[in-house]
Amino acid sequence: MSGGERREQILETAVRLFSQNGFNGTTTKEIAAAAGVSEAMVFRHFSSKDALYEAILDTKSCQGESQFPWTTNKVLLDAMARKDDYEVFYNIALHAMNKHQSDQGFMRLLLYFALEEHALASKFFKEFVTRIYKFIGDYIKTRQADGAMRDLEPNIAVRAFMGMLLHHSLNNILWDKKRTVLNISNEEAADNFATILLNGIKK
Amino acid sequence: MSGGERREQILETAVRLFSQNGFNGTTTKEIAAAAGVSEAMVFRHFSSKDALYEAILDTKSCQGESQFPWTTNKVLLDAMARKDDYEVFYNIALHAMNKHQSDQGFMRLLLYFALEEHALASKFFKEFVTRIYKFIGDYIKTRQADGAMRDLEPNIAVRAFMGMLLHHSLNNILWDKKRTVLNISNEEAADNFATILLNGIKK
DNA sequence: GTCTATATGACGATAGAC
DNA sequence: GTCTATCGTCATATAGAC
Repeated sequence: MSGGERREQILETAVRLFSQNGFNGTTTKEIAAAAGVSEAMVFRHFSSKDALYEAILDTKSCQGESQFPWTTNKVLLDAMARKDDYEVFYNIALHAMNKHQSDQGFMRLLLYFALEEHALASKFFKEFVTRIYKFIGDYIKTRQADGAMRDLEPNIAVRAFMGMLLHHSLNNILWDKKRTVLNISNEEAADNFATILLNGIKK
Repeated sequence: MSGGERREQILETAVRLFSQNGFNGTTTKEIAAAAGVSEAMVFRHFSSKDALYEAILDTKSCQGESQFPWTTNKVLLDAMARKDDYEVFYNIALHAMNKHQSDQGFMRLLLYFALEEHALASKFFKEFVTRIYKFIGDYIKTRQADGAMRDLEPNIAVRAFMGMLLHHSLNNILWDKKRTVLNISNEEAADNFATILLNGIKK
């Protein structure tokens, strides 16, 4: 296996293990074993465990665009142009929750890194949270100007909406994996959350 | 210092450090130093680091009642009796978020334990989440029977509402400590969240 | 109850052969 | 590019004196 490939493979293995057990809870030996190489190989490609962590953040930062594919989703942009509020928020909710569900490891990684307060993690969060709030907030402002939504701080509405989505996903990933408290499809959740929010902020 | 006192003190120190750096990120040496005793003393009172972890869960489980003081809050119970929906949800939101704010360490601890998937942690979550959903869900059912709220699965409404509260608190604790994205008081947040939810689910 | 000293093992990281 | 062997350090946990 070539250098680049091996490096990539070790990196992916590390992401997987960090997302399962956190940075401190994962040993370089485990990473090596899971990647099917010796521990020395890990240190050949990454000078230290910290360097491995930084490489992950760089990778994930560069993949940033792909973290929010729904911001360029055609159906969504169409709905926004038509000002079909329900379609807009339903699609945002559905795509976000589908993404969370299919990328649970990444969600866990973000939580671990947030808790562990690595310097670069906060930069990562800020960058993307700011973007989402602007994206949805701007749409709400437009609809307020249209007189379709009542006059409240747009970011509060975004906070409320993202709260529903993220909390629901976190429940499914962390606390209620068996769905004993609430067992609904992402479509049903998206429908309900979009409806609650829109009724909640309409004029 | 007597045995019981010292044990208590070590336990509290451990809770603080675990909440800051997680279980794996905290050493018994650090705990001993922070508690002002030798490392041997930690192991005299707790046979292992794992035993320390279990003792924390036991303690926190027993303190369960005090984790949700608002379920017995007089103002809230009054509002429920009067069926003053806004007062009910405003007070739930405000008390919950105030609690989160004053007990950020405990919030972090819960997140760490959820991520680290210790067996007893899930028991802890299940016990209390179930209780909250029943408490609020029952009220919503009553109001639906009154014809005041529309016919949706009560637990979905609870999920949406708890999502707003918890996500807002998590933002303040983890990602947006400086409040650069959204800087509002708990009162303002409670007012907005209660209003959004109630408009969102009223008939 | 509290300490110092230490055993035992794991972890991050390196050296050097192939 | 990959390995085995190993180093120094730190972590959990114990022994034994006071």
